[in-house]
Amino acid sequence: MDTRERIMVEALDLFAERGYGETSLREIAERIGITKAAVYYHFKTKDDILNGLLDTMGQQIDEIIAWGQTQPRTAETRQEVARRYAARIREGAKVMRFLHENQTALRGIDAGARFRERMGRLHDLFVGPDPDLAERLRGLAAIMTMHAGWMLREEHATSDDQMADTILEVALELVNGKP
Amino acid sequence: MDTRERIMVEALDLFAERGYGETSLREIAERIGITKAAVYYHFKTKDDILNGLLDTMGQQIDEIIAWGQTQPRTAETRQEVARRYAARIREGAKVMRFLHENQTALRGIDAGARFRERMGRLHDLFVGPDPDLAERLRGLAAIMTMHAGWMLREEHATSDDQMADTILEVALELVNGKP
DNA sequence: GTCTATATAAAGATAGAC
DNA sequence: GTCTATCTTTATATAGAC
Repeated sequence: MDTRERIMVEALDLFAERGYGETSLREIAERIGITKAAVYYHFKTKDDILNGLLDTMGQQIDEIIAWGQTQPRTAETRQEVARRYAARIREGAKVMRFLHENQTALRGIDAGARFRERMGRLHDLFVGPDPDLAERLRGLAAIMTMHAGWMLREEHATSDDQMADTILEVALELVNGKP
Repeated sequence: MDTRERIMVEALDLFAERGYGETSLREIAERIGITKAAVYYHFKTKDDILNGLLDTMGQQIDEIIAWGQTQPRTAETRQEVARRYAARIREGAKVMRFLHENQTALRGIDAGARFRERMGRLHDLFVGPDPDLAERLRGLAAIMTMHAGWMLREEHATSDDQMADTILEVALELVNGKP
């Protein structure tokens, strides 16, 4: 793993653990055993680290959204989007939880703002055409469940597969609308 | 409104808008038209402002939880806890959304940690005895819906009453368990 | 590619005048 | 109760040596 990558890994760890604004470049550098100046060689600014962090995940989510937008707005499409999104998130659970739990701090940052837009488009895919308020709320609940559901992992003794399945199960109930 | 109160109001505004770590005492003071030193007369530290902010809401939530814990663990109790919690939250929507969207930043702070515990106990009230994972996830989704649901307020043209009713409706569906 | 050294700005916090 | 003034620490960021 090269230095650039190590910076991103440790940065995500610290951002997720203590918050974006609460984490300094000095701390990131210290964890890796390099100096602040070395960090600045790899990233132009602190925000730039965040950009790098969200880039890959953002592109993958965009692909899912783009696919969903070409499909008919049926329950089957919503379910398939949810399945794809849940699978994508699982690989980047730490990033998503960080995003979910740091929304305010990221609001003023480019990468954060772009993510908010993404979530808006994803939300649209999770409701039918001309949705009422309850339907929108269920779509929002589905997204939040997929983002934050993994935080129950610690207190519930089960396998990661079981965890992923159940999160998807609950999310699907929600995108399927009122019972 | 006395100065102490004005500090709390503006602080909450800034914390909710830009994040806790991203907001400085200087900014808070400037908004009110006093100096940083004046803020320190009213609050011992920055964390102390947050404590003051969460105190009232925290006590009210504790009362709801305490009541819920004396009741039998039935669906009716869960529903009544949800109703009381939703009503309480509505008055302090800004605080709750701030808490929801700044979890990471607040993790390292006393008042934040206490709130996490509170949410844990509330979560327990939102599931039946011996809940499976799906039930726990629905309970979590119910809490998140009540906390973050109001963020759809801007994009959905309706009354606050309608908003509150629908949020509660979706939350109740979730605490009522599998259809 | 990483370092030392430094610039510059801002943070949280305190002492003491008014 | 609010101020000026100041301390101390830390922050982001850059210049230039190795």
